[in-house]
Amino acid sequence: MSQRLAEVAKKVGVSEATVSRVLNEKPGVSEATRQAVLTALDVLGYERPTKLRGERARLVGLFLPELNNPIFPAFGEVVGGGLAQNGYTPVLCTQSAGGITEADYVELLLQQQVSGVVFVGGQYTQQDAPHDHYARLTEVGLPTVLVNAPIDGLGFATVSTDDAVAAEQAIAHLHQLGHTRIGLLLGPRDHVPSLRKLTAARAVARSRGLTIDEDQISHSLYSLEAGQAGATRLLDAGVTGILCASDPLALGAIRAVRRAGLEVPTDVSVIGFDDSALMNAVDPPLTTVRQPIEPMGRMVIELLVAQISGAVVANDEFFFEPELVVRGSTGPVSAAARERKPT
Amino acid sequence: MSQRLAEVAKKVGVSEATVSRVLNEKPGVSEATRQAVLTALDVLGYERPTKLRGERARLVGLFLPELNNPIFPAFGEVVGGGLAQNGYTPVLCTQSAGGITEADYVELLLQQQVSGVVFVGGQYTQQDAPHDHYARLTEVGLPTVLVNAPIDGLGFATVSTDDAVAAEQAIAHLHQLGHTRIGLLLGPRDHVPSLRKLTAARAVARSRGLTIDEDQISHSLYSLEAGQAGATRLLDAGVTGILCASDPLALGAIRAVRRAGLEVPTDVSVIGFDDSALMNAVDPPLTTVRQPIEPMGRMVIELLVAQISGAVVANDEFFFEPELVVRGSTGPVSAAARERKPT
DNA sequence: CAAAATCGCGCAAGAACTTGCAACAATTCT
DNA sequence: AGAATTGTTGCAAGTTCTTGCGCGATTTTG
Repeated sequence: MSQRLAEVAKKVGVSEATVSRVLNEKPGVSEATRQAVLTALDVLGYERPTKLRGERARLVGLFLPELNNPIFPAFGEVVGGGLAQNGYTPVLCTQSAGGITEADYVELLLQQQVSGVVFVGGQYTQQDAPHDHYARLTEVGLPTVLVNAPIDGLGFATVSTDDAVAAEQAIAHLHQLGHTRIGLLLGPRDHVPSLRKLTAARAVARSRGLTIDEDQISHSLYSLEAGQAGATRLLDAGVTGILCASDPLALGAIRAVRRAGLEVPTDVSVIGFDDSALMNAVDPPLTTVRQPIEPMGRMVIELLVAQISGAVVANDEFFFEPELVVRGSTGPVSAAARERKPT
Repeated sequence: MSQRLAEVAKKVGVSEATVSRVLNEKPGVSEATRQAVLTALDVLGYERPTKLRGERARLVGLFLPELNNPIFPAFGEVVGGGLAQNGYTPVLCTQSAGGITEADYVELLLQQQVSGVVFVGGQYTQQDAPHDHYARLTEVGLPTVLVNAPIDGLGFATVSTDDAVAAEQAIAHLHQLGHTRIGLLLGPRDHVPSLRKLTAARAVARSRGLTIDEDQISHSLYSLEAGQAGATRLLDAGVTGILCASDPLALGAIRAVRRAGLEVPTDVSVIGFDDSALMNAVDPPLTTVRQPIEPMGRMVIELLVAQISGAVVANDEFFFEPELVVRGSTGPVSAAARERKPT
C-alpha cells in the first residue's frame, strides 16, 4: 500500500507530479491524461480524496419506518421529490427486521457527511425505545426534521398531523351516526401519535357524554393481522364503531368484523387513518382521516433547506389539520347493532 | 487551509505526531487525547480521511422506479432486508419526477464507493431509453443484478419473473371461463416485460384459436389513471376479459368498466399482475398473477453477494415461475357480455 | 515557413504527513 | 521506598505529496 501516488504514476506512465495535479484539480493537465489517471485510480482501488468527488454529493438521510403501510412510501415520494428539486439526493433508510438499527444508520449517515436528516418515523415515536442516538445529531449540529412526533429536549423542528383534531373529527362523525360504544384500535402503548389520539378521543368522548373504557381500547403492532386480532377483542367488548390509528389496522378491523359474521358498515363502522393509496378501491371504500402529506412534505423541505443554508429555524412543532374523508365503511348504527351486547 | 495538521495540533495543544496517530488509528494515544483531537477535527471542519470513518460502510445501491405501485416497496423490503442480513446497507434510489436522473444516481453511487447495485426497474426496462450509464458499471466492474429485464451485451446477472408463463396462465384462465375477446392493458410500447407478455399472449391465443388484434392492445403509462383510459379503449373494442401488466393498471381497468356502466366480473373479467399488497382487500378481490418476490429477492442477494466476494457468476437470466391467484375479479363470460359488440 | 505563443509535463525543492525512538509520567511489583 | 513495567508524548528523521520552474512539443501568427 506504500507509494500510492507513485504506483499510480507508474501505471499511467506519467510523473507523480501529474497525478498529484489531477487529484487536486490543478490546471495544466490535458483532458486525455486526466482521464487516464482517473481510470487508473479506479482500477487500483485508490480512494479519491473528497475534493475530487465532484462537488460534494448533497445527501439527505430519509428515515421511513417500514414500507408495508403505503403512507410511508407516499411520504417518501413527496419528501424525496422535494429534496431532488432542491438539489439534494435522498438516501432512504428503512428499518428492516433483523438488520441495521436506527443508531447504525445515523452513524452511517454522519460518516457519509450528509447535509441533513428527515425522520418520517422511527424510535423517537416510541417513548420507551432508545433515544440516545438522536443526541449525536444535535452534537454535530446536523439539520434535522421530524414528522408526527417531537423529541423532548433536543429542539428538532417537527412537522405533525394534528392527532387531536383527527380524533375529534372521527369521534364526532361516529357519534353523529348514532354510535355510542366506540372502540380505539391503536399502535403500541408508548407510541406518541397513538397516545395523542387516545387522549384527544377520551376528551372529546367525555364532552359528548360518552365514555371509552379500558376494554374499548386495543394496542397492537401496526400490521393488518395485528389489527384483526385487536379488533376482535374490541368487538367482544360490544363496540359498534372502531377508530383505527392506520389504514392497514382498519383493513384488519374490517376483516375481524367479517370473521365475526357481521358486516361493515351495517353492523360496525370502521374509520382508518392516513388515507393512503388505494383506500378508495378497497371493499368497502374506507372512511378515513387524511394526513395532508403534500403540504407537510413541503414544510419539511422548507425547514430542512433553511437549516442547511444556516438559518436558525424555530424548533417548534408545526401542526397540520387532517381532513375526514367519508366513504363507505361508516354508517348509521343499526337497531341490531344497538342490541348487540358485550360477550 | 495550509498547515492543516499543525493547526489542529496547536488547537488541542499536542504535537502533530499525536494528531497524525489519531487520524490513522495508531495505538499509543490515550482515549482522552483521542477524543479531544477528534472534536477539534470536527470543530475546524477538517474532513476525516476515509480510514477514520469507521470501517467502510458497505453500501449497495437499490434502484426502484417508483413507490406508488406497492410491488416496488415490497421488492425493496425483501431485497433491503436481505442486504442488511448480509451486512450491507441499502441506499434506495427512486426516480422522482423532475429530479435526479438514473445516470446521476449511478455516478453518485460510484463516488460513494458502493459495493454493488441492484436494479428493480429503471431505464433498462425500456428499449428506447438511454442505456449508456450502464456501461459505466461494467467499466469499473461493479457487481450488478437486474430484475425483470436484461441489458443486451453488458452481461449483468438478471432475475426475472417469467412473463411468458404469466401471460399463458392468464390467457388460459380467461379462455377456460369462456372469454374469446381478450384485451391486453400493457405498459409503454418499448417496455420489455410488457413486450414479453404481448408476444407470449399472442402465441398462446393463437394456439387456442383466438386472435388478439391491434385494437385489443393498449399501451399506457403505469398508473391507475392511465390504466383507466387505456381500458376504456379496450372496452370500446368489445373485450370481455382484460389482462393487465400491473395491479394499479387492473384497478384502473375496474374503474373504467364501472364507468362504462358494467360490472366486474359479471360483464368484464380483469386480471392483474404482481399480486401486490392489499389486492385481496380491494373490491372485488383482484385475480392476479403473483410475482414470487421472496425467492426472487433471495436469488438477487445471492448473486450480488457472490459477485461482491469476487466469484464469477453466470450472467444468465434466471426465470421464476409466477402463480395465478384466482380471486373475485374474473368469472365466466355472461350471455349479455357475449352479445356486446365493439362500438 | 519561421517566430512566437501556448500547453503539457517532468524535475526537484519544499511542504505535509508518518513513524521509530527515546524521554517522561503513572502505576504496579518487590 | 525503590525498581520495573506500562503507557503517552514529542522530537526528528523518513515518506509521501504538492508546486514553482523550465524544457520540449504543438499550435498559432506574421
